[in-house]
Amino acid sequence: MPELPEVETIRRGLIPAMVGKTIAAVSLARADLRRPFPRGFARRLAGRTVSGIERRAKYIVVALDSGDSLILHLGMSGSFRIEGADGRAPPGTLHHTAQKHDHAVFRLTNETRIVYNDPRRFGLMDLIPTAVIDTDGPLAGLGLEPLDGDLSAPRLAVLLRGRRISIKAALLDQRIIAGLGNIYVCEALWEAGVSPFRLAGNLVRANGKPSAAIGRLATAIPKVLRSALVAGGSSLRNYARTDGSLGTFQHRFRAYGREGEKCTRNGCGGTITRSVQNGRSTFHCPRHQR
DNA sequence: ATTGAGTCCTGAAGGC
DNA sequence: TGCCTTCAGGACTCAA
Repeated sequence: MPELPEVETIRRGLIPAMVGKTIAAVSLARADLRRPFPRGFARRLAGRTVSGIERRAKYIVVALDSGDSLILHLGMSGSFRIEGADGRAPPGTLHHTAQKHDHAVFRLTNETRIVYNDPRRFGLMDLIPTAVIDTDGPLAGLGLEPLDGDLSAPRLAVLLRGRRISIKAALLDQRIIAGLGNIYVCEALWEAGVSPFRLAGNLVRANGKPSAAIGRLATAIPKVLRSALVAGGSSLRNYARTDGSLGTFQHRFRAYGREGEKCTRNGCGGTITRSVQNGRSTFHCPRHQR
C-alpha cells in the first residue's frame, strides 16, 4: 500500500516518462474512483505539456503548462505502468494492453501510455490551479512534510501538545504529519521505543518542551522513511513501481506483520504483538516500546 | 472542537 | 475443490 516512500518511488518513475512531454488524450474507463473525476478532466489535460512532477505527502502533483496541476493519489491499491515508449508494447489504440481495473490512460504525443490501475478504487485524481494547490483541493490542510527537515523535536512537541489521542493515531493523522501510513508508523514507533498506546499529549512536558520520547520519534520517522526510500519502498499486495519492479523494504520490517516473532532489537528479548487500535492493526514490542 | 466509529472497494487468505 | 468469511487500510462522513 503506497505510503510516502512508495509514492516518492513512483514519482521518480514517472518523471522521465512525462516531464517535458505532451498529453495527446486521456481516456477514462469509468466516471469515478473514490470520487468522480473532475468536470472536463480529459478535455483540460489534452494538449498540455508536463512541466514538472512533485510530491506532497502521499500525493503526486503533476504541473501542467496550462497553470493547472494534476493531483494523483493512489489510495490502497493504485499503480501506474508505462507502456509504449521503449517498444515493449506496440503503439496503437489506447487500450491495446488493457488489464482489469485499468481506469485511466494518459496517452502522450510520443505514443507512451501512462496507465492507472486500481482494483479497490481508493485512489483519487483532481485538477487544481497550481497557484492554489496548498489552499484548495486535496492538499489543503495537510500537515508537516516529514522529509523536509522541519521535523524537529520542538516542532513535534507543538503539534502534539494537548492531544488526547494515542501517538499512533496522531502520527497517522495527515493534518499533523503528512505521508505516514500504518506500516511506517509502526516501524517508527518501534525504532523510537515508544508505545503506540501512549497519549500524544502526554509525550509533551508541562512546559511545552519535548520529552526524550519525542526526540527519538523526531529522529526515527525520517530515518525509517529514508531507509524505505532507498529500498524502493515496501511491496505488499498491489504496490509496484512504474516499471513493474518491486521494492524490498518489507524484508526489513521490525514490527509490522511480525506478530509472535522475537523482537530484533539488541538485548530486548521481547515478542512482537498485534493489537487493534482505531480499527487498524498495531504491531509493537511491549518490552522495549513503553 | 475534538475524537472515534463506520464506510467505501476488491482480492488474498484462511476455515470448514 | 469450493464456498464462505475475514482482513487489509487512506481518507472521508457522521455522530457523540
